[in-house]
Amino acid sequence: MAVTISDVARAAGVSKGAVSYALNGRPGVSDETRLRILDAAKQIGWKPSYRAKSLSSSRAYALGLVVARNPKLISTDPFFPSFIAGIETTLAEHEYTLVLTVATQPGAEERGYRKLVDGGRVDGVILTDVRHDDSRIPLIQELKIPAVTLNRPDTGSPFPAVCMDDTEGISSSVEHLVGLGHSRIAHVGGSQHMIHGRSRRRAWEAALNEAGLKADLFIEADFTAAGGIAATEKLLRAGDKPTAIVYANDIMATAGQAFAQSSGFRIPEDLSISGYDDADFTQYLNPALTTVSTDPMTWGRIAAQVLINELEGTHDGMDVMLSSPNLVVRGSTGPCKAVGTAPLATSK
Amino acid sequence: MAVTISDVARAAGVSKGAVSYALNGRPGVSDETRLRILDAAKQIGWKPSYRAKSLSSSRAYALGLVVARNPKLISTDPFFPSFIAGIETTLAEHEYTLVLTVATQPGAEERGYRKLVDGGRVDGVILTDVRHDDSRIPLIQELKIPAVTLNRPDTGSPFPAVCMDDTEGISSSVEHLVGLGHSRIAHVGGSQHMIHGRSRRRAWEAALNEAGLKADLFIEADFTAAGGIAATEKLLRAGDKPTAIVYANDIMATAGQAFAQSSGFRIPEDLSISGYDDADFTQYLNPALTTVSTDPMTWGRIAAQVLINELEGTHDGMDVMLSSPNLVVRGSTGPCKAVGTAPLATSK
DNA sequence: CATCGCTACTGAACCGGTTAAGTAGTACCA
DNA sequence: TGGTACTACTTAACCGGTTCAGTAGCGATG
Repeated sequence: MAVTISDVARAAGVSKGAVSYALNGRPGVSDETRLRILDAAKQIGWKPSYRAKSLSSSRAYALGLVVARNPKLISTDPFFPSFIAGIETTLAEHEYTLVLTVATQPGAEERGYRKLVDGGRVDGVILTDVRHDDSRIPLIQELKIPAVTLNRPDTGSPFPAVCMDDTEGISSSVEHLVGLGHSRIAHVGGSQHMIHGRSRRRAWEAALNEAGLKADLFIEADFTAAGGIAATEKLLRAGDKPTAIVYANDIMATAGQAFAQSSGFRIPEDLSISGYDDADFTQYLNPALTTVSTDPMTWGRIAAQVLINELEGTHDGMDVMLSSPNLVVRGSTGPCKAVGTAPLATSK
Repeated sequence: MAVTISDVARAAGVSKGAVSYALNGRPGVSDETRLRILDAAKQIGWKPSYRAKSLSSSRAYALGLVVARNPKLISTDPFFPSFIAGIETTLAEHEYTLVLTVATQPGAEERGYRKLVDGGRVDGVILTDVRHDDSRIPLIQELKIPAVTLNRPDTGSPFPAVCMDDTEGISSSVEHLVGLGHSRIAHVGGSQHMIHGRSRRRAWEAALNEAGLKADLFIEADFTAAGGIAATEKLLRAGDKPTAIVYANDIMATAGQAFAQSSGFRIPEDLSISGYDDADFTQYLNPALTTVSTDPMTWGRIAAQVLINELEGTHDGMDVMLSSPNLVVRGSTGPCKAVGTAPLATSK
């Protein structure tokens, strides 16, 4: 159907093998012949068949990404589009493509990895949203395929990790709030099954201890808006209310802020709020959200690069540390004023 | 390396050919032998090599999607994650995968399509964000590959389209506002290079005409937050201000609302605002955004289904019409009160 | 009993590349 | 002058499936 390497060989008056050597810049052909072959290939419009290449070289020339998300929540997270765009900036410079699978059903995640790996559709996979004691680590080992993880799993993982430390972002948030006079600083955490849920909680605890404050106002939520609302309600209905809440992501912070406002709290006068991620929409909230600006695009770019290096044997096996994200101060955090005069307290 | 069809043949005591027939449910093997082969395959853990299948059957078993977005804006649009999740629900039932390319640079879009198609990495492509006189239509025709478009392009397109009419959503918004007593209803449109930018504008015009009102307050923006703000500023600084603004998407509406508020307008007392898409975060704005609830997931599901039918020759070539999205009324729209008393007017 | 037709297979070519092994041709050197 | 070494190729096997052309075996048929 399309023009093949044999057509090029015929056009240049050489054998298939010579064409292959010439096209791949391998020794074994004279410069003169190489040029003739290259010309012929260009002239007759030859494009390498990735299928044939895949079969004969036993490589897929593709990386896999399996995104496990509840369909309802899939669009709320600004992380993935940027992250994928970052992966693409690396792939654009290589002959790799990205094969994406979205697992919306429980159990579909493992099927997704098997679908990609068993048939040989990808040469390596990128693991995001690493969980505590993540079952994907043994799975990927069983499937015998190279991988990179985003942050280092808490169980032994043989795969290189590309890490963005979230300790500093959370610490900065807490220090910022302490500086504003807050001493009752709560944390609405993400799922503690996720390692970033855990590390952010630990960072919050450490920062409070550092400041000589008790880290006792913690509620575990699930990174979703609904979870953020429920956690916020619980915190604000308690006798010993926080004057500031550090959320583990922007979705929860946004929903929590809206809930607090609808309950009569003024932000930041009655309650300061900070998020994490710096999702684009957070600057359009009223007030705009103080949050931590991560860089998913760089993360994707580097993760893809590390994985490709791994595939080509040029990675040193070391983890890569990305620079820490920065706190972005906006209107949702302010000086601590209120003590016990907040709306829900009086209505109780 | 891995277990091949020859291993299965040996284990079952038949030829490679017989195994292929048996595994594909083709005639030419007795039921007894078929079972024996299937058993053997399962026993020795055979998995079809997608690479070999691809080469011999000249099919990639993959669909392609090229997303062209500015990297800064890539994460703001809640459409793609849901849309892709929808595609996946269809693909999960077939032996197809999705190959995704993100084109962040101008010119990278065409390169993206060529990368996917030339090497035979995909069997068909899905075209989103169709533009006026879209250059991708002739490109895809030149590349000779099946495709589906989201909505029907305004130039002749030989490809089936999966359409979600946005007329009704915009009409409902305008009627809702007219019902609230508004007569100066502006439209901040998306780029008029995009067909959905155009159709939403036309729907707004038609609805105003229907109500006997003049459709003269139109500003073309670009679907981005910055564009929404600029357009809003222009509208609100004019002598003959609108009392309501219908935005072509949620991003612009959100940014516009935040700008109007920071300029002293109360929403909805001084200005009513409606968006389009029903992005998740819109319900957490203050006030929550009145918007039009689309269903990107269904759109993705059906688009993938149509494309696969096309590839398998079972599509009738007709466009598919999805049901129209519905208006979701929230707090950002309210009765028309203000006439000339709004902040920017007095400050002028 | 030879022939036909059918089922149930086998064998080999093929998809389009890569690559190991083999072979001309030339240059160099003792 | 013959042997070695090297370059510049060619040939053919191979990757793991699909598929077409044969063919063996068997029952039915005239």
